[in-house]
Amino acid sequence: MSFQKRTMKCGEPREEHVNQQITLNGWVQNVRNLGGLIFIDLRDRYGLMQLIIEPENQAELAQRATELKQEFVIWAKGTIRKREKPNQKMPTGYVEMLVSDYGIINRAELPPFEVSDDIETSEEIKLQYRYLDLRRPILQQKFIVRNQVYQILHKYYSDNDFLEVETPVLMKSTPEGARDFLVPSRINKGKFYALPQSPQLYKQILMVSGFDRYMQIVKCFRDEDLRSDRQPEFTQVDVEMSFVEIDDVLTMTEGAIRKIWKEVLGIEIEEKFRRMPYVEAMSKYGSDKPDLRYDLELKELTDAVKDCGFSVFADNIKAGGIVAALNAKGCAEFSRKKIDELTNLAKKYGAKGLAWMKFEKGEVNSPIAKFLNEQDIASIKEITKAEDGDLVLIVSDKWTRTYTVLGAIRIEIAKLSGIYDKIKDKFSFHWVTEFPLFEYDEEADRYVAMHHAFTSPMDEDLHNLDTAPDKVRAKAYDLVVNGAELGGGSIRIHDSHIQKRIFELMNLGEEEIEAKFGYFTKALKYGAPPHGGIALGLDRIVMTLCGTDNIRDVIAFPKTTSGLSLMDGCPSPVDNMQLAELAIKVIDEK
RNA sequence: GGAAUCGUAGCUCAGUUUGGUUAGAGCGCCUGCCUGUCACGCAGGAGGUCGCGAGUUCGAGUCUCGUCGGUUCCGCCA
Repeated sequence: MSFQKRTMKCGEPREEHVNQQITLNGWVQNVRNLGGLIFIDLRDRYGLMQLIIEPENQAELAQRATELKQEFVIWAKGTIRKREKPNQKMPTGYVEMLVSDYGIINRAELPPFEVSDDIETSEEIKLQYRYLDLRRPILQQKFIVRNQVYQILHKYYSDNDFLEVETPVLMKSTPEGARDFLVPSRINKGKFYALPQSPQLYKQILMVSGFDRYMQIVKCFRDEDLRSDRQPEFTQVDVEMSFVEIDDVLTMTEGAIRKIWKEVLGIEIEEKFRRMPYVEAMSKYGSDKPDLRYDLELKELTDAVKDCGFSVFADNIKAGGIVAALNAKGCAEFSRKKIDELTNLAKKYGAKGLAWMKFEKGEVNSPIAKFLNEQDIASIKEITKAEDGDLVLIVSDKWTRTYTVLGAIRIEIAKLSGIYDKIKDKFSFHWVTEFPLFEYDEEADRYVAMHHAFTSPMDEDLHNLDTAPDKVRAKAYDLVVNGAELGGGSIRIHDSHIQKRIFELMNLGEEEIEAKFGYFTKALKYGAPPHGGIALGLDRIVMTLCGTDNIRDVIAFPKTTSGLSLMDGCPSPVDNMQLAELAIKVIDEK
């Protein structure tokens, strides 16, 4: 054997091991050669251990130690001894290992960046050398958490009679919703598989098959643009249950989340999460995934200003729009520049502008004050509960846009006013429910499913299906924590007639339905039980547990925002032979 | 599809506003010294395709256009 195997991990030695002979394997973090004394920090997944060589007694070892460099892989044998001056920053800092022998197992090139937690190396370099980046304890910790989450979920669902069943990765393309990644078929030239955006239809069919309770931790794929919290391949905790109503799915999910938070962070979460209808979430917080760690509620001003002299408000209301406001407490001191930045934010979200009113020293300072009479201003002040020192921000637009813009402003105000710093360590879980079943797609001039086309309408809204589809609410629910969507699900349609009706409302023709979803509606005709489920974003759960906003931190080998993997260079061209076998024509762009 | 921002030594960045001699700093690296360091210290040294390509100019790291790449956001993400 070319090396001596470890008898202990680098993170393990403590005072109780003093005088023990041990062998360690690991990576050289750092060498401090003081001439008459050499310190080596050795690192593995479990921690960092200080080794010491005393040249006075170990001339040969000291001689060889000069060749030790960062990230060399070594074995080292020696005796644990107590340190007179402990390093209290390290768990192993009360002891050190006096080296009696060691050997280099493998050398390493000089790394492009130091393998340490507090580096500020660019994302580009770190992703090129992802294997070095992943050696950093701060990143390894996140994968330890991720592994904990896998174990907890598997045990929890298994204990509750769920079966993990693998669904295909090569499946039929369903062009509703996100873009599919396509995989050409060699055997069936000109035809394509798609990678699953989610195993939605398979898990519903498993319910038809009587599997009753299904879960799977599964990779999903969406060929859409990336964000700091969005990757083209991501992991979902996919769950489906038969003979259930909304409560059953929510309760089961609450149990899973509580268990994770308890076991990973030691935090007790309330048994029942607050539930909030979509309309309330939007009109109070301007988001379908509101951050409820702080209040800052929005207020509607439509009635108060519908007859006012400011034509921007009045005309918009006449055209069916609304006016709403956010009272930024204590923000009257904001400079013109700061307010301009807020206006730009509002415009980014599609607003035409942002009206503002500063309440200071009993007076109102506002560019729109001259269009309003005293009664208007008094009403606005009363509804927004504005006091001296407050800044009221007002948006006037269509319902959804008004609230979406104010929702973005609300978050910005929370950041600017220091609210965010106070709530960093808090978790606020809740459900958003009663989503609209459809939303109108102006571009396509038709209704599209807001959640997905297999979501059941609420029973009490069924009568509206034919007359006012946009008023129909769905048996759908999203799990939200701290302003981020952790997952969502619904009770599904188990009646093939209702399913067909929904497809019709979405303006899908008979033939189109048959071609796209025929196999599925057919399955529903053979005894489908009532069923429903949920899909949780596993990456987002781990992100929340680890307190990171970046999904790349919790995925071992992530893509950049342009969808590239900088380490292995994919996607990459393939040679013409491969393309020919797939009957794909080479396009010569020259 | 769109916007913002960044790209200069192995790494992090200054220099670009207002074009002008030999492009700097910190860390790292190399050599030497050093017996209690733990961001070791001290002395010396090496190290550059200023992302890439055109253009303007007597002259471009600096100005213009294009292009590649990183990051963030809008659209998109049932």
